[in-house]
Amino acid sequence: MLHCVKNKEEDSLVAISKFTVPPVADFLADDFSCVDDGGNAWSDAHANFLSSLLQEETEDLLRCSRSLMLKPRDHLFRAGDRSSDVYIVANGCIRLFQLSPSGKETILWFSFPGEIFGMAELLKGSHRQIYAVANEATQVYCISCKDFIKFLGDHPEAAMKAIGILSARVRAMGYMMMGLACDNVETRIARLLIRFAAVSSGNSCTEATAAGELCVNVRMTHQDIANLIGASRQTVTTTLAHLRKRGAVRIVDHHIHIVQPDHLRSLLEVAAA
Amino acid sequence: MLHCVKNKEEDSLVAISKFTVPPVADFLADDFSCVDDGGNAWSDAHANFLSSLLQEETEDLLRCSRSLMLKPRDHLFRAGDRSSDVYIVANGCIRLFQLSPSGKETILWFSFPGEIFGMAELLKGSHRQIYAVANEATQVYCISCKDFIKFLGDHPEAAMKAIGILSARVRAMGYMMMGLACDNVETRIARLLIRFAAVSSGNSCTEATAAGELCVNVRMTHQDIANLIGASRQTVTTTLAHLRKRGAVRIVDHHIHIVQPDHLRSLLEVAAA
DNA sequence: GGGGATTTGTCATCCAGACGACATTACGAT
DNA sequence: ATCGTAATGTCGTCTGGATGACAAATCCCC
Repeated sequence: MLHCVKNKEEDSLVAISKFTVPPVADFLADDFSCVDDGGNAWSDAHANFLSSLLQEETEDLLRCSRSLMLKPRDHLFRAGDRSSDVYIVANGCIRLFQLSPSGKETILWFSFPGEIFGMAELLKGSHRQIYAVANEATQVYCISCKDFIKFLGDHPEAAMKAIGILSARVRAMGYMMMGLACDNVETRIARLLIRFAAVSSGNSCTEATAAGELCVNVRMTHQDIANLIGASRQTVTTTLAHLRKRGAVRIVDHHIHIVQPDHLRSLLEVAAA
Repeated sequence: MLHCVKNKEEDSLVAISKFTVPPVADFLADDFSCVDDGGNAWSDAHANFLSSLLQEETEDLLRCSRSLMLKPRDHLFRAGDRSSDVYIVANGCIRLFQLSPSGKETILWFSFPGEIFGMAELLKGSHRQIYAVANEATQVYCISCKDFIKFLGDHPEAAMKAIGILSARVRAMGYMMMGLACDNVETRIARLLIRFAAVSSGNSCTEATAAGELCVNVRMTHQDIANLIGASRQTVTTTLAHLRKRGAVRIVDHHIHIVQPDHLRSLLEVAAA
């Protein structure tokens, strides 16, 4: 029951399996929306807001920002905080998550350099609903809610970009929900790795990446992965070991390399069928 | 391991269990963000975009809209469609969902009167990623993407509102993901009912609602509920029967009434602990 | 260059909930 | 009224994955 829509470039579907060198996120082209596991939305949602702005806009925005350095594990804000800033990641990585009443962490998003976050509480001026923690040494620009609203008012173009990013995020989260509801753990992990490979491979790692290999350049513990896909830590460990034994992935430094992207992709297509 | 952040009004936590009369969605006040199951975000995300506009804005917007009548089960668009409109529900209800490769439907959102949807594909002009189906006889206003962008440019206030709605939706979906990842089926159903009671009780049903009773004024089949919370139809049937036997809910006409809101809420607090 | 803390790896146990297979009821169109 | 279709209700059966409980390996900080 594969609804594949392909108006033009019929063969882009075939191309997918040949695509080995990573022009990032491009392997999920525009023309097949169902095989697309949300790759587009994913990339769009992780769009580099900062660098998408015009020179002048960037200056305007950063002029009213404060810079903040965070050490790994530092909290930027917690649920219940009154802080009303909007943040842009300068470099590093911020983990956004929610705690369930039972204390379980559900990771909602990783914000990478250039990404903007914290907009949700912007208008209502309500409390923070979620937690933001530096996943590694991270620098963020803080912009007061008030300034940011003014900025958007002054720069309609930027406001449209913000809308674009937010809607992409809505879409990406829709795909995540579908994954949570439909896929088994192995498939969810595969999806996750492919997505992160797409958005994080900008800064490729030092280790020479073998041909066709994708680098998931984010340092995540098994617990993080578990919290990201709604599984237990043990299951993640086991499943990852499986994939490793089958030669689909390997561990480099402290992150994962996808040795056989096609192997993972094949999991998505048939899904939990 | 209950991380409850409560700056002031320590006892508002206690108050929650006493609250029976329904000033809807207000029972989730501003001051306890952990007990708040996203009720605020939920309501904000279902905000009536149309009626939040000024008289003049509304006229501007509707002037460039076409009205469309849909019968129950009519498709407004499908994944893969090229349509590039933004929609506002005049009356009725639109079901937005995604199909997994194996054909399973995951409902992402119900759009109620006044709500705007279809913004995700707005800027990229890409294909629809999801399906939109009328859940009942429904009237929608269609606005071409181009006109809508122009409208937002001309009315920065409205653009800010759109940003607000989108970020609330991101937040609401974050809560949904947490639910999917952490709660058991009974809790997920409880959460769902409470949320829908909050947003749908505007148009209360004919049947005299007993004191303290909440009306979930949306006609959903068990299959719909299953698709909404990522469970099987049978489990939903069984669980709902449980809740009915315990007197927590009852069926009126073709929708659910929450007889004992507190009973359902108690499920959320301890969650799947 | 230890030593406490964090992360990984592996196992045996158990159960919530998926799935298939029905019977039953309600609904809506002709 | 009547038939076909869609929606409920109720069973067993079976399994993916949670959970708890460890041992081993690693990391990182003083």
